[in-house]
Amino acid sequence: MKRITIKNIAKALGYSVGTVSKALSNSHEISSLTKVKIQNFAHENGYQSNQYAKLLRKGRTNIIGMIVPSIGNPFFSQILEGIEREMSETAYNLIIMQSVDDPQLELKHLEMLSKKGADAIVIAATGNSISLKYLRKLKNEGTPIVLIDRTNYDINTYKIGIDNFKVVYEGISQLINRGKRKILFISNLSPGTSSERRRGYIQCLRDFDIAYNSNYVLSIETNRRRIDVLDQLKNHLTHFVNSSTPPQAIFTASDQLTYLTLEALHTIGISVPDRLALIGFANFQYTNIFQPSLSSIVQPSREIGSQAFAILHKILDSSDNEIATQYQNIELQASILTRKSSE
Amino acid sequence: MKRITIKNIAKALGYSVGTVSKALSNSHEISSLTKVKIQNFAHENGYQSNQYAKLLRKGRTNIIGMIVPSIGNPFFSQILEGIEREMSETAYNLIIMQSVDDPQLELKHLEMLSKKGADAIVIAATGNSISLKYLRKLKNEGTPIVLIDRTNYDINTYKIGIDNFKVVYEGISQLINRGKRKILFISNLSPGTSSERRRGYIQCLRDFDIAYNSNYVLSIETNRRRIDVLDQLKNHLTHFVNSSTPPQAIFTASDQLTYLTLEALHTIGISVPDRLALIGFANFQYTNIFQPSLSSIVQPSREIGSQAFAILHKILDSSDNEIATQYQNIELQASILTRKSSE
DNA sequence: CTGTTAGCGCTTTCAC
DNA sequence: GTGAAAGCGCTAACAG
Repeated sequence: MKRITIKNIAKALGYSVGTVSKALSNSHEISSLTKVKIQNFAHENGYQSNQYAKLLRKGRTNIIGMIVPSIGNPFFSQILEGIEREMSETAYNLIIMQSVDDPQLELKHLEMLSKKGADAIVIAATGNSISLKYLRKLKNEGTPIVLIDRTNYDINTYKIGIDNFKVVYEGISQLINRGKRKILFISNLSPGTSSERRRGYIQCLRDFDIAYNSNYVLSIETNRRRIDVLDQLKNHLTHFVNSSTPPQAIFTASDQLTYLTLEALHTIGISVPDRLALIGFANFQYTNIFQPSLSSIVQPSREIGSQAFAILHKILDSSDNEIATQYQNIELQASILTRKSSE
Repeated sequence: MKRITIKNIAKALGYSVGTVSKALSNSHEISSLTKVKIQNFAHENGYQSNQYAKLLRKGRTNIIGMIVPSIGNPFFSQILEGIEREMSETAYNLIIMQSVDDPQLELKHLEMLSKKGADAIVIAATGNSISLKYLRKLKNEGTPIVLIDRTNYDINTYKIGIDNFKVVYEGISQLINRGKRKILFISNLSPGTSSERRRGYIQCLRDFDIAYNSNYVLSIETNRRRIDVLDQLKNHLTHFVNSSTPPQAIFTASDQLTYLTLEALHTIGISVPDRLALIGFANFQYTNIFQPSLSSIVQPSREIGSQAFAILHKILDSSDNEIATQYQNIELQASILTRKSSE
């Protein structure tokens, strides 16, 4: 399957490789007649430039590395969709890796990306300090870093997420307006988003003059087998509903927790929203066919992806590496789909 | 961020590049003392070999191209998960593209993959004849091709899917055993899986002595906006339930159709399973919290991914390209989760 | 055991 | 306008 090369073309047409190279990149130094001849020949013979020779020469790889906790999570797969759509017909290559929220694995992936010479990195980071340190190192060596989703980390770089405080505040106020005052807030341990979301919860309670009860803030270790997470939730929830002051509503601060909480409630026989209302983050496209139809906080996941690529595209394409980099912290708007589960 | 190269090491240690190269690849030609010195130095200074120089030299790219209809579809994102898990710490790079089931786009992606010099291709193909022709061409040029999910195409290559006939047959017989005799079969137009699934449906009816009624076989054009597909379904279903002989059950032959059919039924107010039972393909992990809990045909999606990579890994690693290639057609087993929607 | 050298395909000075 | 040649980082003959 011998590929045709610049050398072949040069020989076939009696030019030098230099001339062919320039003609193919439409250099102004080459006469239009020659350019036409060479370009036509290249086209007719299906010439494909060897990206790697090109990149080797330029000292680049055009690889964008991406690390997310789980590709199977609809939220992240949608972000991926957003990136792919923008990127597929460009010269960039995306390498995807899953950390499974495991700091060790995350670090290994980062090292691998560095080894592969990734020109940029997009990451929904675990927040592990060693990984963050590694990210800072890569950044200082000149690799642009984009934090997505979990942006609340101490690293000065590009960040794309949502206004977590605001959307949680809105979600909670909706519940309060529907008469719920005892609201359970369930989040995972990821420091990247949880604190802002919790802040939204607490501030909203305060603004409505509702006493804050720290027992109503649950942090779940989600980095383990599904069945174990489910068990944790079932235990906690059973305890809560049997307590003297059972909560009237639940707010779940991640996709996975929303689905699992609903599953746990089903399993232990708590009907939603009759006994307990529920609203939570959920990016699966069909939450309206859940039992009950789920009040969902939907993030602009595809846009997070496309914006991440847009930023990198711009940086990597600007030959001017010395540009005084302005790191942006983009906060997109999430939206609330109000449905039966929070009635 | 100047990377350290073999040349640097050679100079620093007073060896030649050749020696360093061999030492790093643990060649037996090099004395162990030298190897230790060089390897230690490389390690301490964080030497990372330049993959692209290596690959350029070897005439390879180590790129595996993958084309799926949609990354956001849980079924495909899980396949992706399966591949990623096996691949992330290898020297291979995965490039993912979405065809959106659009033959034109699929062809463009294939051309792009060829241009990028992909060493192998994994595809859930639309079945478009021009794309298939292109795939055959790539195959004949030596690029291994693995068809996943949609395997029923006329191209002699590696195929990984499930036993569609069998699992549909089982699903339908379950419905029949529960007293449903009028069963609507809804599939999309993809020729890659629909025909086998339809065959399972028809054969099962025949074995149970139920007359086959072609009106009960619906093919839906799913390659369009969600709302339009939903409308199609609503129209068809409204028509069916108001007919003189309304169906008693529905079998949906793809994830997307399952979710949308359930949504359509909700919208037009048909309760499931009371008025109409439903069972269908669905790989979302939480179909038990659907309304009603959904009887689902679950495919071993992650395994499809990992097996695809395993095959390619083996082929691409065998330097012996002249090996008499035995194309396998792997049929994994799908399973049926029987729940409320088909009671 | 170690060094030298050619060359993978391409771009980019620098000559002419 | 075009050609010659160097070199990106690496491997693999081949020499010694």
